[in-house]
Amino acid sequence: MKTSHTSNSQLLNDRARRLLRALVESYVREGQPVGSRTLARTAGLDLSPASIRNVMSDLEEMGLVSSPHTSAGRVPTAQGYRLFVDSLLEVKPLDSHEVRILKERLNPELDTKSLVESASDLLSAVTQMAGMVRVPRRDHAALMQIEFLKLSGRQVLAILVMNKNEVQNRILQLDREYSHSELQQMANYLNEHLAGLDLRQAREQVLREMKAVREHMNTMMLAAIELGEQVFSDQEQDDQVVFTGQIHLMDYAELSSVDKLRSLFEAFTEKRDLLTLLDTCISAQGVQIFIGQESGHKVLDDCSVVTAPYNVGGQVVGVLGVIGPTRMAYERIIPVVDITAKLLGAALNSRN
Amino acid sequence: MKTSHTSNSQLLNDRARRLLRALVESYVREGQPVGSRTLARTAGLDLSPASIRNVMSDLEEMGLVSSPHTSAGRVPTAQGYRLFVDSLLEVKPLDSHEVRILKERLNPELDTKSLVESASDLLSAVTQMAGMVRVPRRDHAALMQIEFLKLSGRQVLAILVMNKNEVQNRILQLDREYSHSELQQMANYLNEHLAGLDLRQAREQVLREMKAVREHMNTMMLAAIELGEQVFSDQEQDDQVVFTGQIHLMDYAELSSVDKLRSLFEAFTEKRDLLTLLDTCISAQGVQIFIGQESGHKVLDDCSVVTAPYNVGGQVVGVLGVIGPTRMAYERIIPVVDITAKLLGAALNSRN
DNA sequence: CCTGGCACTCTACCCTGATGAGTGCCAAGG
DNA sequence: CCTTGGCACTCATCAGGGTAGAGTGCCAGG
Repeated sequence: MKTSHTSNSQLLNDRARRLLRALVESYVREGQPVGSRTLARTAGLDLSPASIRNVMSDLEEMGLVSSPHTSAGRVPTAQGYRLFVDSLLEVKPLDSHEVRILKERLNPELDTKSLVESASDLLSAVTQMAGMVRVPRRDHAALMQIEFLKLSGRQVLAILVMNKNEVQNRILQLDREYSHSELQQMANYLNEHLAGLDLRQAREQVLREMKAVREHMNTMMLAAIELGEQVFSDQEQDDQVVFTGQIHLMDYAELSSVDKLRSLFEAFTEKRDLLTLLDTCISAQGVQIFIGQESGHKVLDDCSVVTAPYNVGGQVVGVLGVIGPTRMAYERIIPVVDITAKLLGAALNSRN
Repeated sequence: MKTSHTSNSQLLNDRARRLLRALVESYVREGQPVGSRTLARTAGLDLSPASIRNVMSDLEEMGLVSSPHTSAGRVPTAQGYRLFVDSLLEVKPLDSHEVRILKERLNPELDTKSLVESASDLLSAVTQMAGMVRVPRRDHAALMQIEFLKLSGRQVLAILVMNKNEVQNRILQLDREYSHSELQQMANYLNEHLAGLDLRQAREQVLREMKAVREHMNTMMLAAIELGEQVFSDQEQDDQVVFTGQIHLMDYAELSSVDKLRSLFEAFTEKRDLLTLLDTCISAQGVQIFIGQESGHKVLDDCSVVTAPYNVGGQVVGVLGVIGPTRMAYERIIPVVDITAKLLGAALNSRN
C-alpha cells in the first residue's frame, strides 16, 4: 500500500538499486573498495554520505556487498554482481564498426581448427582475459568424401573430407591385407551410401546396414561396411577445446597470488573441469554467466565465466567464452562473447 | 714452482674447487645462501669456518659466488654454476631401471606429433621443470606416397604420407579444374619420380625437372610438376615446437614474482625467442647448457636451459630440452635430457 | 697457513604510534 | 519518517625503533 511495498516486491527500492549499480561500476573501473563519499559524488542521487551508509548497511545485510574490513569501502559480493548482471545492467550492443572489425578477423577461408583458434585469440585480445572455444562437434560435419590409402601391410589410412574445408585422417589396422583396387571399391561403396550424411548419421547407417542386410551382400560390401565401422567408431577427440590468452589473467590484482595463478593454470592444462563447465553451457541458449563460485569449480572462485553457444545449420555445435576476474566489465564482455559466437557460427556455416 | 703455481694453472686449487662444489650442491638442495659454518660441516675438509671465509672471499673476488647482503651466506653466480658444470660436476649416467621407465613412456607406435608431445611431457614430469621439443624437420621425412583428392571446383587436397606413420594434408587452389583421372595420373607420375626422397629432395627434384626438361614433357607431366611445386613449396610450420609443464616453473621461489612469471610465460606463447635459442643448439652435438644470461634472452636471466639434439637416420632432426631456474640439479637434469634425446631419436628411427 | 675471537653488518621480526579513510550510531531538523 | 551533520571508533598502512640471529671481515696468536 505504500512505496515500501513496491520496494519489497522488487526486493530493492530504486535508490538502493542505483547505488548498487554505481558501486559495481566504480569498483569494476577502479578496483578499490568504494566508500560512501565516492558514491555520494558519483551516483547522481544528491544524498549525503551518511544516508548512503545506511543503504550500504542494508545491502550488506542482504549479502550484496561486503567490506574487507571495518573501515574500507564496500565491494560487491558474487550475489551483488549477480543482481547487477540480472537486472541493473544495460548491455549496449556493440556498434557496427566494432562488429566489422571482429568479423574481419574471422576469415571463413581458414580450416576449422585455425578458425576456432582465431576466435579464441580474438576473445582474449578484445577482452584482455582468457578466451576459450569448445571445438565444433564433428558429428554434425557433412561427409563429402571418403578415401583409403594403403600404407603398409595391413595399415590403411582413411581420409574423411567434410564441409569442403575439413579433413580428418585415421590410421586403421586391418585384419588382413587388401589390394589397392579392393580399397578403391570399398571407398566407392561407402561414398555412394554415406555421402552427405553427417558423421553420426554415417555411423548409424553403417551399423544399420551391417545388421540388417548382412546376408544379401557380397564379401566386398561386407568388408567395406566393416571398414566403415572402424572409421566411424567413436573416437575421443583430445583437442576438444582451445584456450588462449591465459597470460592476461596475470595482470589482475585479485588473482595475482602465485598460488591462485598456479591452480588456474593447472585447470587450463588439465582441461577437464573447464570442459565439463563448457558442456553444461552447450544446451543453454544464449549467453551464460557464472560469477565466482556459481561455476561450482573451486579454482574459479575468484573468476567469472561468460559463455555463449554457437550454431551451424541451426544446430548448436560448440560453445565459446572468456574467463576473467569476477571484477570484469560485464556490460562490455557480454556483447563481445555474444557477437563472437554468432560470427564464428556464421563463418563456419558459410562453407557448408 | 710452488703449489700456488699449480693452482694458478687450473685457476683454482683443489680446496677452493671442493668448497665451490659443496656450496653449489648445498645451494641447489636447500635454496638458501650457504654460510661458512655449513660448508665447514658438509664439505668434508676439516677446516674451520674462518678459513672457509677466506676462501669464499677469494671466490667472490673471482666472481664465482656472491652474497645477497653482508651477513647472508654465499650463492653461486652464473659463472660459478658454469665452472661447476664444466669441471666439478660428475654426471652419473641414469641407472638402467630409470632408462627403462623413460623408454616405456615413449611409444614408437604413436604418430610423430604424439611422440614429440610424450617426450616433452616426460621431460617436464621427470625434471619438474618446463619441457620443450623442437619437432623433427619434415625435410628429412621420406616421402612414401602422394595422392590428390578433388574437393570442389579448383580445390584439391594433397595428401603426403611419410615414414609409414605420418600424414600431411595440404589444400591447393588450382588454376583450372582437373578431372578425377587427371589427378590420378599426376599422382602416379609424382609417385614414380619422388617416392623415397625426403621433402627437400623432392622439392629440388621438382624444380630441376621443371626447368630442365620442360620441352620434352606432355601437358599432363607438366601439370603434375606444377602441382608438385605447389605441394612442396616451403610452408612454414606453425607448430614447430612443443612446450609442456610450464606450470612447474611457478613452484620455484626465485621465479615466483608475478612479473617474472609473466614474461616467462609470454616467451612460451610467443615461441620466437625460444625457437631461435633451440635452433642454435641444433648444430651442436650433445648436451648444451645455458646458464642465466648465457642464453642471451633477457627473460631467461634467472633460468638455465639444458638441451640436446636428437637424430634420425644419423642426422640431427630436432632438439629437445628443459627450462628451469639456474638453481637446478644439473647432475641429474643433464643425463635425463641426454637420454631422452637418444630415446626420442630411437623411437622416431624405429619406424622409418 | 690455520684458527678462535671479536666487532660489525644486515635482515627479519615485532612493537609502537601517527595518519587517514571510512564506518556506525545518534540526535537534530525538515 | 527520512535525511543529515557530528562524533567516536575501527582498521590498514606506514615509518621508526629496538632486538635477535646469522654470517661476515679482520686480527692476533698458534
